[in-house]
Amino acid sequence: MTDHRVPITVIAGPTAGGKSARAMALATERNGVIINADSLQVYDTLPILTAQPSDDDKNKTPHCLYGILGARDGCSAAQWRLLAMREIDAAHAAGQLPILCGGTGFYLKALMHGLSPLPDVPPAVRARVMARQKELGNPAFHAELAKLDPVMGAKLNPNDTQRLVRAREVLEATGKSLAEWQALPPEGPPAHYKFALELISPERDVLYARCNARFDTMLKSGGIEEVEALDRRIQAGEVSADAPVTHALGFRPLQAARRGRMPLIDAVERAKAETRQYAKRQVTWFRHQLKPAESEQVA
RNA sequence: GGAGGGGUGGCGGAGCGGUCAAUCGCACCAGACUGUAAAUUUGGCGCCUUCGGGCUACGCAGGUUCAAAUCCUGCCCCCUCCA
Repeated sequence: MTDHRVPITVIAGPTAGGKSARAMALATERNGVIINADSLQVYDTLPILTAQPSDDDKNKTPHCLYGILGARDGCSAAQWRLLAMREIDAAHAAGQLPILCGGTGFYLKALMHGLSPLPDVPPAVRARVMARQKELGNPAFHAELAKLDPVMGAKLNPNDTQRLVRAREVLEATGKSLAEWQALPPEGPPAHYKFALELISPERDVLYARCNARFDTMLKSGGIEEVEALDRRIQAGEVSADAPVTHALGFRPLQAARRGRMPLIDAVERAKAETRQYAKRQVTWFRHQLKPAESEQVA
């Protein structure tokens, strides 16, 4: 009997752990197409800092969902999920193996486990809620939410700005508690998808050494110029100072150095530390949120 | 050679007789995670512990004191200035 399911390989793990190389090798070997599962590599703005595949890599192997958004854009787990499913289907239709590669665990989980269906929150509502948060400051903003939405209020940490804003904006936009929405069964992936998770996770000291070394390489290959270019756009008012791309590891410290607020040496140290800390957070995420056992793990 | 300043936990840096295992920052460890996620956020962080506590600690060695990281003496090292 034939298996009509769509096999999808998922290569996940901490940053600088060697996912891309593994994906390239696998794609070559199995006629695959690499689909980006990284929340920052979707932007076209900081390809070096964000460790996107080189042109050479892209010529050798089909890659998609890399650099598809601009600096002023934003993305979300739900949006990415849709894009990824489209690419998975396209690859499969073309007789190629879809290889998801990236370290954004949340995106992968959204795809593999699904998200509760939720209407989009209008940007104006979010803007209003964020302004309110800024106005009140944290303990107070949480207290206000707790009054309006006791369930979410009890659930969230009073300092967790981002989640507090999210809970509040959903409440404002839909009139219902985020908790109610999240109680709805998640929209999972199509039943015929068959994920094989491959977790790449080097020993901690090796991983950290790679994070550090990789950042040095980024600087040598134009990372600073890239930061300057984006910062100029920010200073020109063309891109918002807190646009999602600016979350790229190392951008903030390098930007501070460029603006003369920090010696470059310190900025580099800071950037490396951010990278290590992020890698560690990813390890924790994958360890607890995306356990290989839940999927069909491949060594 | 002379005059000052200083040596504190992995690092930076407070403390200047008890309430100090020692504020704080960094690094590090562990955790949370349903639409901004490379984000946001929580806890831990000398050693041991039956969680009551015990032990070793503030350059080294002595001393004063009921009590010292904090005072005194000697020694070692570092920095600045004068020669």
